[in-house]
Amino acid sequence: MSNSVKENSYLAHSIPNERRHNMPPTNGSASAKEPLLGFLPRKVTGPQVRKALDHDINAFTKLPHTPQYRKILEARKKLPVRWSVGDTNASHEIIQFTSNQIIVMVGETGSGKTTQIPQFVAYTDLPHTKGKLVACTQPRRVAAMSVAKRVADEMDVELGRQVGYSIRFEDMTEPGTTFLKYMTDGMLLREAMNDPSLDRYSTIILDEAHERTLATDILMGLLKDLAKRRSDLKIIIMSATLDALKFQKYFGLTSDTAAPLFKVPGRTHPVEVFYTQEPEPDYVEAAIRTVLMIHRAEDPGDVLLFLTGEEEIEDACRKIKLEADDLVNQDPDSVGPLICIPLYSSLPPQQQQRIFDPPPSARSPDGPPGRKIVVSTNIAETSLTIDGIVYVVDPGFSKQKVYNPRIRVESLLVSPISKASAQQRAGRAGRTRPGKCFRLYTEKDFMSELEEQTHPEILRSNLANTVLELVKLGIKDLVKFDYVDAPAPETLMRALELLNYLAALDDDGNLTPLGTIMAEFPLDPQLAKMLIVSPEFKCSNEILTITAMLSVPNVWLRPNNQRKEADAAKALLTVPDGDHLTMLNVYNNYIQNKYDKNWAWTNYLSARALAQAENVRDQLKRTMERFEVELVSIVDPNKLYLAVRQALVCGFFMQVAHKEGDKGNYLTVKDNQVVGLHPSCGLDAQPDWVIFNEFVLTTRPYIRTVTDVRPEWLLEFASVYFDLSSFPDGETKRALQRVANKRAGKSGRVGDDGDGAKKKKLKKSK
DNA sequence: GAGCACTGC
Repeated sequence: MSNSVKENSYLAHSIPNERRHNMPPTNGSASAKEPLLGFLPRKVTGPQVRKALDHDINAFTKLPHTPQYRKILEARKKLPVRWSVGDTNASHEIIQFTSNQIIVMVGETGSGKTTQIPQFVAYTDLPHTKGKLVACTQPRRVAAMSVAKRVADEMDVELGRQVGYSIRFEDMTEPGTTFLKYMTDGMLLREAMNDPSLDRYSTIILDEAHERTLATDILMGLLKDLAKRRSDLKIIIMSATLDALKFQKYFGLTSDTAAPLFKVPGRTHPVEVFYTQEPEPDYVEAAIRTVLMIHRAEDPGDVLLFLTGEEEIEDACRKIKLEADDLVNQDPDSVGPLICIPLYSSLPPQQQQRIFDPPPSARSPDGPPGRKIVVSTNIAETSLTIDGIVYVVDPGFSKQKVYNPRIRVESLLVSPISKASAQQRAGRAGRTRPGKCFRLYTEKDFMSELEEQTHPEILRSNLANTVLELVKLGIKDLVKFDYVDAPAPETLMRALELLNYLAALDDDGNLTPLGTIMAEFPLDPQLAKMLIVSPEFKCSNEILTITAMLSVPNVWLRPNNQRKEADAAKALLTVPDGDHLTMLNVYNNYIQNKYDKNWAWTNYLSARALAQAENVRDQLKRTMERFEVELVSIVDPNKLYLAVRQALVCGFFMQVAHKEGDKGNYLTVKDNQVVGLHPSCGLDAQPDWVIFNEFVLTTRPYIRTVTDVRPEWLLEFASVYFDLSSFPDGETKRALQRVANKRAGKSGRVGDDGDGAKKKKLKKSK
């Protein structure tokens, strides 16, 4: 982009001669006012774009450029991503870029690909001339928002007009005006469910594809197929270097031609990597020792230590502080002051902000400088960047979700990280200047023991939700769907089985009318089912609240030094019949006390989580209205609680446990797992039958968020699942058989409460 | 008598 000779040759190469005849006649005065004059969609050249960028008039708003624009433009010209893409001398590259339907693009951090490439595509696609949009997906909401803001500034337009973003709870776009849209991958997947050909888009860019979120993986499968049907649609997969070949092969036109690759150099500083000589038996202890070694012996610069969870992090912070104080006491001049800052997602935002505090200053003008130590979960690996980090300590572990389809349980396990993840961690040391990374494992283990990539989420998750989405997207054969990485068939079977029991899919795997509505709710299928049937129990207002509460993080706070007070506050809000009812009670009290800003805090509740629940409730309420799911409540509070517990059964009948013996043990129905009630459970007794929201595997297996239910409800509202003729033998079956016999003996009476006719109707839909 | 890696709709 530096000299005009190159630009001319570029132009000559990139526009075939026959195309020139199609160009509108050039007119001196018009071109002065029309920066895009002569631009032909997908035939636009780098020099043309550069001319438009340097033009006095904004190509899209037709307004004169602001001084701010010029300033930003100069900085952009220094980015590793050039408007020519790839090597500036290779003019063929730009033709490939615009003429290939699917391309893969790699660029390390700092290359500017996320901000620049979508703009380049907007200039070459000219979506605004065809009423189309260019979309660029991000795995996280904050990224979609902040990148859109940055790009709007770069293009000298107002955010939400030509450039916008779309995330859950916020659509910052203007139909008819917005032509460049950043959005979360989940949001694009939602759109695809109602418009499978994604006709609004001329180009779709999947950014951060290497993160392999569930939504990005499904989108890759959909887009690969869609490309065959929509020859006008262009697809760009943007990823980190390590994964590029996999995507190239996946998106290749035939099994042995790969999709073309475009590379953008990164702009980071070198990071020197050190390994231990021997494996470390206790990684937390080794990590603390390493942090203190850095503090004593290394040049100034902040430290980032990766650990696996809240407890480990808080504990390490305490120990680091203690040991650093010891060093100062022994010899005040040997080391500078140190602050240690914990970082994990459940910290309130205000405390998360502390990671941006400057390091403490030296105790005396010529004393050793201070140092900031950030001890973080994986949140600092992708979601948050901290400038000023020079040293990274990487013990090589993180908590990862694993799914066991046999017992249908998702759990978190501390596991070794992948090489890709280790590289990402190391890179965090080189953002501002050359850095060092201390890996607390041997080089041999790094080479031979660590997996190349972290397993994509699709291989580690319960896919009930995803399968419902895929069926709604019209995917007929889930096993044959072209996944980048195919999930275990058993995981798909489990998901299909659940959806069939919930009556979202019929026995042939087709979507039922109920399933069609369920798919519209941004919820797990169990929750969606329970919400949709709740009007039949006259308690949909309450089930809506409970569903919202189950969709947000834990609302209970329990500070280490105020556990008693927190437990006492919780006891006051607890409903003894079940934790679900307690959640309802908490939410209602929160709403009633909204005038009191301190209410949440004085009751040891998370104001943030409660506000989120309110937000989710609103969104779900709108979806209910759209599909005419009535909002109703029974007035009599006793009957209401009973109705709520019955409605819960309609969604969670596969998550039932039966008391076994008198030691407080429960057996999960059908799977026969021995579980205990989680200590946070608020039940005042140990009922014979409970439904639970979660199975957690920590010091032992627990069920969490538990409500007392009656066995006759199970037989009545989930008759197919509880069909005793096909039920596994055991104490659970015998207990249910006794209930069934008793019910048969009482023939003529339908249940002992509520409206029999209504229940019969429900029985049909399982 | 314990916890909540991180996202997303």
